[in-house]
Amino acid sequence: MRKSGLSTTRETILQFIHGFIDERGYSPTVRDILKGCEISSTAVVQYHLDVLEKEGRIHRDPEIFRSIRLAQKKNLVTVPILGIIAAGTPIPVPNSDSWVSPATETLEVPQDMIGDKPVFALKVKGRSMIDALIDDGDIVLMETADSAVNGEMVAVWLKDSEEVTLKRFYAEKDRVLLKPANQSMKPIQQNPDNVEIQGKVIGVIRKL
Amino acid sequence: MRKSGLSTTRETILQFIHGFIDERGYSPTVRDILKGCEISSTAVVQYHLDVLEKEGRIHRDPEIFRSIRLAQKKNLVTVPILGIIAAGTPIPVPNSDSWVSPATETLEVPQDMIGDKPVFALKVKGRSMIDALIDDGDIVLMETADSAVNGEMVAVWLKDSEEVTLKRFYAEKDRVLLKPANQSMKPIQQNPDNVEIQGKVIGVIRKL
DNA sequence: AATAATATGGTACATTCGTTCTATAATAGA
DNA sequence: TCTATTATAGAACGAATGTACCATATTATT
Repeated sequence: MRKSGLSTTRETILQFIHGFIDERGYSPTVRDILKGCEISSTAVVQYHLDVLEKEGRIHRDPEIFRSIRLAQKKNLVTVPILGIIAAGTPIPVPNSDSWVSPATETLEVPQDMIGDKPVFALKVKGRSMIDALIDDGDIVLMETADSAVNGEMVAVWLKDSEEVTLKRFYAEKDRVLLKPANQSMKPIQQNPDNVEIQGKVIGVIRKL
Repeated sequence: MRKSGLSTTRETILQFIHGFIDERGYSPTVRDILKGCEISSTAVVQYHLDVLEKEGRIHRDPEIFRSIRLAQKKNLVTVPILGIIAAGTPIPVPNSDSWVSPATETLEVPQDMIGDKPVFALKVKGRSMIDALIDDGDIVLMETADSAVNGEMVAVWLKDSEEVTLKRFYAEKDRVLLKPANQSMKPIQQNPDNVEIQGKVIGVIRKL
């Protein structure tokens, strides 16, 4: 049998595991797989599971029942919605050590939408960022960051005025240019010492 | 021993289960809970699990090891990205009975972003929908639908020209007005018999 | 105080289930 | 064809684990 065959026993098993977990919420046993894939020996299942694990497609814990996990983990991450951002209004500072109170509104986001760094979200109020294609009611996904590449949308803390705003970031020779998303508002210049990047926009989610 | 509000044994157990699943990827056994919560009898664990199940906070399958599931399910839904949509170009028709081939690109979406109806997604190519605040590279989440309220963004199948496009839908007396998201393109009038709504836009996802 | 409801302990049985051992068949590469 | 690799089969051991039974303690209710 050529290895081009996608419907080999092993693929069938993997697909069965996927479906089983999807439907029942926990992993199948060797014997569940045996029945589900019409295999006549637990040893065969065991054999294929060993290969699948060696291939890194599943994980198992020795001697623990129903411990099969699929390698491709599609986990959800709970992101705190730290506040509302509107034109010019300050937003609550997301200091990294703050514990998110259970009362805070949260958002579930697939893990592949975010990176390794801590993330938080802000709800957009108003149309102040309309020409960054961010509408009223949209949710802006942010990632903790203390620096940015020119052109990125960042949340910056302005020390003197003591507020946080969402702007496009442009570092120049000895100043920082913050361009509002909205064209009707003018860019503002800042002394680099006065700006502190709080995070950068990594995504936008709009529910209609 | 008094019952001090939240930290009763039962709450401890529930929290332990949550953490266990979170860390290991599968459910704890009665004896895992016993050790983890420093309880001295499996009967006690069993007792509390029974109560938790009666309260509807967990689910178990009789005689199946590690079958505890938390009631609060934050499931992900796998949404097929059926195709690319660009200005004026037809998109593949999402007929409901079509089986999604494994090769198709997919997107993971939290369950609370969608409703009960089948959903699919389209990747936006170009800026044809820029004034609906949908950018190049955005992903449009769609829900199967055969009717729409005026003003909603829908995917419509035009029978005579045999193509599908994404437009804002406006039903009038004896015609249907389809307004492109982009202002530079004119609305098109259609005989109601010629349009067939394929689905409506329920969300937009942008990754930066 | 009396009684019921709730919670904790100890133990042991019967299945479930991972694992191992051995044998055999099918396929690939030489 | 010969041999190594991969795949299938059957069976059984022993540990993991859900469950039941009984006793006792604690708390709530009357």
